Amino acid sequence: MITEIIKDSLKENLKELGINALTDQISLERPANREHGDWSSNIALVTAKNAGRQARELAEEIVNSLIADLPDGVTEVTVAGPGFINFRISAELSYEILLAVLEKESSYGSSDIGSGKQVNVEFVSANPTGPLHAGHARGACYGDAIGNLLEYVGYSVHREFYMNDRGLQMAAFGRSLEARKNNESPPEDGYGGEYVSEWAKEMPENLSLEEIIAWGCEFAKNDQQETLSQLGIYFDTWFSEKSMIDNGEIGRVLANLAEKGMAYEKDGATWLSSVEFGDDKDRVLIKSDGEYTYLTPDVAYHRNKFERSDWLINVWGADHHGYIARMKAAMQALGYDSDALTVQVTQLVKLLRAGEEVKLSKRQGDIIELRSIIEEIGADATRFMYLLQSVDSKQTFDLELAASQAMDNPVYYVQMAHARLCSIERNAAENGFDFKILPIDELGVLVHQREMEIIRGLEILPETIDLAARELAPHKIVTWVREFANSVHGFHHDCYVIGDGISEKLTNARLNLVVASRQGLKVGLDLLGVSAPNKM
RNA sequence: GCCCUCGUAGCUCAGUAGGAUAGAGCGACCGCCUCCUAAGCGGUAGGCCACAGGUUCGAUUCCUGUCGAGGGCGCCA
Repeated sequence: MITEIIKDSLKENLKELGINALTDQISLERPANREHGDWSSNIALVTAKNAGRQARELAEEIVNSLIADLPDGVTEVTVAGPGFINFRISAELSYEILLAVLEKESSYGSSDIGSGKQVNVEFVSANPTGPLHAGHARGACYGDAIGNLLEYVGYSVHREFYMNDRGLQMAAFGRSLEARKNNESPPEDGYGGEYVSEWAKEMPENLSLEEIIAWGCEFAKNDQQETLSQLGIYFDTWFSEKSMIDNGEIGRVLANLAEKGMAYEKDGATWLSSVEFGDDKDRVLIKSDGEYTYLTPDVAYHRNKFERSDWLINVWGADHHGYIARMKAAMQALGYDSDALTVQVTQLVKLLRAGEEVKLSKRQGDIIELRSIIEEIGADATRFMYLLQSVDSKQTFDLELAASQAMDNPVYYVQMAHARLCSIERNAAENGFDFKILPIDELGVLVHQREMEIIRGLEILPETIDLAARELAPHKIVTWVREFANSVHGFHHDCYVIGDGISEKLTNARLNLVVASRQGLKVGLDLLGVSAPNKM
C-alpha cells in the first residue's frame, strides 16, 4: 500500500533528521481539496511544539529530506498551509485500482477483519400480534444492511428475530381474535386494528383461547416473514420466548443470578441488583403476582445468544433506549463482558405523503402497514430511503417522492447509473468490441477528469466499506453510492465510449473503466440490498 | 429533575477518531440533446455549522453550560 510506503518513509526521514516525533502518530489523510495532492500528513504540525520548532519550517526540512530520495510511487512532495506535507502519487497507481476491481469483481473491498468471529444481529423482533408496520421498517432495513456489511468484512453473521410469543400482550391478542371471530368488539386492552377481524375470518372454529393464541402467533409470524421477504430480509433464527419457559431456561438463569448473589427478594418480588453495574435502579425480575417482567426472559435470551456468539448486536427503537443499561447490567451480573453487547438505537421516522404527515397510531389500529409502503414505493426504494440517513438522526421522508420516477428520487438516480453502464457494455458488444482486461500501460489513455473521478471513487470504496462496517453505519455506503453515481453520470455525459471520434484504444480502455465501475457500484448496492438493474 | 439522540443552505440531509476555501440532492435562477437512457450534465444565488464559554498551533468536530426538537425514566411490553 502506498500509504504504508509514505508512512515508513516519513518515519525514516524523521529519524535521520533527529526529530523526536511520536511515529505511531503519523496519519495520512486525503486533502479535502484535490489540488493539495493525493495524500497529506500533519506530522509537522503535531510535533512542532514538542520539538520547539515552527511547524512550517519543520515541514520544509522534512520535505527537503524526502525529496532527496522520493518514496516509490510518489511524484511530488510539497509544504502547504500552516505546515502540511502533501504527496502526489503517480498515475500508474490509479490504473492499478481499476485492475484490482476487475480482478476481484463482486468481492472488491471485502476483507477479513472479522474472520473467525461470530456476530449475532438481532433486529425487528416485533410482537407476533399483527403485521409489521412503518415503525418496524427502519430497524429491518438497518439490521439487514449491517449484517451485509459485517459479512463483507469477514464476520460470520447470524440474523435473528426474537418473538415475544407469550405474556400479557399475547393473551390480549388472543382475546381480540376470539371477540372478532364472534363479531364482537375487542376487549378494552385488546387490539383494535382492522386486520384482527380479517385474520379472525381465517381462523378455525371452536378453538380454546390457548389454541387461538398459538394460531394467531403463527399467523402473525408468517405474515411478518412474508413482508420481510419482499424486502429480501431473511432470518437464520426466529427465537421463541415461550420456548425458554418450556425448556426451563428462564428458571435456570434466575437460579444462576441468585447463586451469584445478584438477585434478592423484596416486597414480595424478586429484584436484580442492576445498580451494581451502573443501572439507575434495581429492576424487578419476578413481580409480586409471580409473573416475570419483560426483562427476565430477555436476560435468559441474551445469555442464550452469548453462548452461541462472540458479539451481540441489538437493533432497538429509540423508545427502548432506557432498557440498555439494565440489560448490560444483567449481562455483567451473569459474568459476560457488556462491551460484547452493542445496542444500536434507531431514531424515529416521520412519513410524509405529498408534504402531509402520515400519522401512526397503533392504539387506534390505524397503522400503516410496512407491506403497503412496499407496495406504494417498491422494495428498492423502501430499503434505500430507510438507509439514506444515520440512524442517530430522526428521519423524515416523503412517500410520494420515494415512489416518483424522477430525478429528485435518489434511488432512481443511482440505479440509473448502473443501467447506463450496462447499456454502454451492450452497445460495445453490438459494435464488435469484446471486453478484455488491459495491461496497465494501455490504460494510460484514461486521463479525463471524469475518468479520474471514477477511479478515485473506486479507490475509496474499500475504506468506505471498512468504516461503514466498523461504525455500523450503512448510510456511509449510501453516500458513496450516490457520489459515485454522480461521477458515472458525468462520465457518461462527457466521455463517449463508442463513437466516431473515439479511437479503438480509447474505447477499449474506457470499457475497462465502465466494467470496473459497474462492478464497484454493484458492490455498493448489494451491501444495501438494493437491486442493480441492467436497464430501466 | 435525570438519561439518550439530534440541532449544518429555503427544504431533506452528508461531513467531524481536531486540520487547509464546510458539501450533496431538492427548490430558485441561467445554460446544454445530429452521438452509448435529458430518469442526465454544467453554472449562479443561498451558511455567525443553534447559542455562550473552555481546551488547542488549529474547533462544525472534543469538554462544560444554555436554548430548542424527539424519545426514555413502571412490579407495561
